[in-house]
Amino acid sequence: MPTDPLSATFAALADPTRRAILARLSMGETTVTELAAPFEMSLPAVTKHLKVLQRAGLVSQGRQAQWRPCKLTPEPLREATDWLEQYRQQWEQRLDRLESYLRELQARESGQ
Amino acid sequence: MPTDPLSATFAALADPTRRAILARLSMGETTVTELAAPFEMSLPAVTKHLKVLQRAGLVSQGRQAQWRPCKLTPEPLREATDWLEQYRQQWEQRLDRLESYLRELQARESGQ
DNA sequence: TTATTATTTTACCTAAAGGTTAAATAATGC
DNA sequence: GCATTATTTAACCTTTAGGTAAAATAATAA
Repeated sequence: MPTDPLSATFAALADPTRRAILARLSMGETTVTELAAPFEMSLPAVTKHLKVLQRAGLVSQGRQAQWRPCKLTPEPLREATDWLEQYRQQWEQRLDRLESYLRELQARESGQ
Repeated sequence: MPTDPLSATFAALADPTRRAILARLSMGETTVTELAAPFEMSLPAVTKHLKVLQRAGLVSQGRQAQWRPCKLTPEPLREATDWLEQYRQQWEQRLDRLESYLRELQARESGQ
């Protein structure tokens, strides 16, 4: 029961700690300890989050003395974005309708 | 422990059944039974998936006689896409590098 | 070799996810 | 009221998620 890549990507993104790790890595490679610093959880917990990100293909780890520098491998995000894009038109239409409704409301207000 | 909206959205998308439900709903409103038809799981299982989608704000349900027509409410997808967009440049750069590497490989092949 | 630093693995816990079947609810039609 | 159709809820089960503390590994430094 290997979960499909797209599900793995979305699942990896469904946690604020992991999204914060990705955001940090988008500014450049760094070590596990430094990645863990902002969080109140233990180091093993961060290691686990990193595993989830690695299984999703979003992070890879190297070796440099006793450090394991982590870096972002953002390719899987493309597939995720591609999937989401198919709905863009629909939500834009919705937001347009909402906007014009609000405009109409305002027009009525002013008219009174 | 209410999970944040973005996490709820990504978690909702991290399941192929739920993504298929959204894809179906993007073609128009329909009933729970019809939504469930393509899947091998029980109706209560589909109800549960719909609950996840509703909690994420991606689906809303109406009432029409004994049916509960479901429709897509895609707004939360915008926030998800917006979050992903911040990485677009990075993955595009990566893909560009990959592409030029492959081009170079091919050039060498031909040169031999 | 021994100590130190960085990281992971193991063993464990609790809660949530995703599924089941059987029973409950809702609305309609006779 | 009673049967039918659509859907949900309840009770349960098994697996996974996310966390912990303590022990194991890996590389360096003294």
